[in-house]
Amino acid sequence: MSQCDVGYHRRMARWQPDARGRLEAAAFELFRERGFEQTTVADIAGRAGLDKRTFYRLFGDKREALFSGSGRVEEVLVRAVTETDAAPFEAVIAAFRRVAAEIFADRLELVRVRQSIIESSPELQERELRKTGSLVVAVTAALRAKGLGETTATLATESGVTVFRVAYARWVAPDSDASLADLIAEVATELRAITSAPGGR
Amino acid sequence: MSQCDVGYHRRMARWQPDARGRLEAAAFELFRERGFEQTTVADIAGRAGLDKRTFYRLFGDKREALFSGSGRVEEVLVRAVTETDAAPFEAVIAAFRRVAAEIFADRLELVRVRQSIIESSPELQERELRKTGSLVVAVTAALRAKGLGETTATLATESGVTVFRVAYARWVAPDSDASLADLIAEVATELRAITSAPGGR
DNA sequence: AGTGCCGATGTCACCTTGCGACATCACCGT
DNA sequence: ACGGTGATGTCGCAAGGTGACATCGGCACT
Repeated sequence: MSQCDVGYHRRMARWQPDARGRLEAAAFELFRERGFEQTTVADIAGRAGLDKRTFYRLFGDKREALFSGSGRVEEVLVRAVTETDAAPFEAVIAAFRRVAAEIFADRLELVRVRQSIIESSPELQERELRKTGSLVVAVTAALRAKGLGETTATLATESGVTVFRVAYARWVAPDSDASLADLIAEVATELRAITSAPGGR
Repeated sequence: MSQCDVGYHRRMARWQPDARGRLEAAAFELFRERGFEQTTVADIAGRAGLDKRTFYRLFGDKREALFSGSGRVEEVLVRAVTETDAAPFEAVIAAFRRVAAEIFADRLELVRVRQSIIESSPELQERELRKTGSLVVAVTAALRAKGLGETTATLATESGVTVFRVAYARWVAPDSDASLADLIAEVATELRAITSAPGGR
């Protein structure tokens, strides 16, 4: 058998292992080198030593190759929200801070490159928005499962996402140096100030 | 001259007038009749008595045929935000209420059909998200032009959008009967409650 | 060992999107 | 009357995306 596989993968001896991972890596490299739109699915598959058709068996479309990690974010978020008993908005904020610590910490450089790729293509921006949207649905459902009403759950989730988005943008900005988790806490405080009762009292 | 045109349009006598409007109408009908994905651009153009290529000269892609009105929303929103001197979040909420009154009122049935079309296609959902995103950019810029900081402007805008989104969802829901503007005010109040200082104090 | 099924991959053909390039034709100003 | 302009049609094509079928190694069962 090949030197690195656990038994589960022995049956893949005929093909190079981890086709999916190779495709993701190839896509990331090519998107960075020549841009998303200048990269063909055939290019990606070619660099990974696979066929175009195989790419489409593993990814719904070309964009998905860049968004495979988003499932893990959703997972951590839902778990964190479910396990706490804090108030809804605070629960979502805490959950995002956990995501920051468990998933984003130590990956700033990677995230920056990825973000620059996304910003260079409207199609990828749309996809990112959709991923966020499905994440909102999942977290909202988790809150509802705790007995919260539809509106409360949605507002808490969306507000949390807003906070995360702003904190994330600051974190990724070229001159930033604070940790993502700290930024989230700061931005949450600012949001509270802005939405507190009108008239300033 | 033809019966309904101002002089500006006289030169279109050779072609049926308002090609763009006809294409929008044809697209809307076809999307409703057989669904977005089952409708080809050639179908749309055919029903409007035009060529596929002409469609692409007027719309960037197939999805855009359903989103032509979003420019007006942005326009009203930016104007409303610019002309007020209320606090940022309140300004955005008031601006959305104005949009509700000026654009959405009296179009519930149309909006419902449109929404059901969008919900049937992930591609359209992505596009809607992107439209909202560009609207956020525009409103945030308008707030910044009034001297607000980046973070404050973004948080106020995104929170306002959150409120609008929730209110809109309620308004479009089959059993709803309140006005969109009233729903926006209600939801804004709920958001304030949810994000007020933790600990309930 | 033999047999046959299964699952991952490759191959081929095809439709649709979206765009570049060029042709066409009415209208308009001169 | 003439050439310019702008909206449209026609043609061809690269790339995205999918269905159908072929291939081939491993696996289970005999």
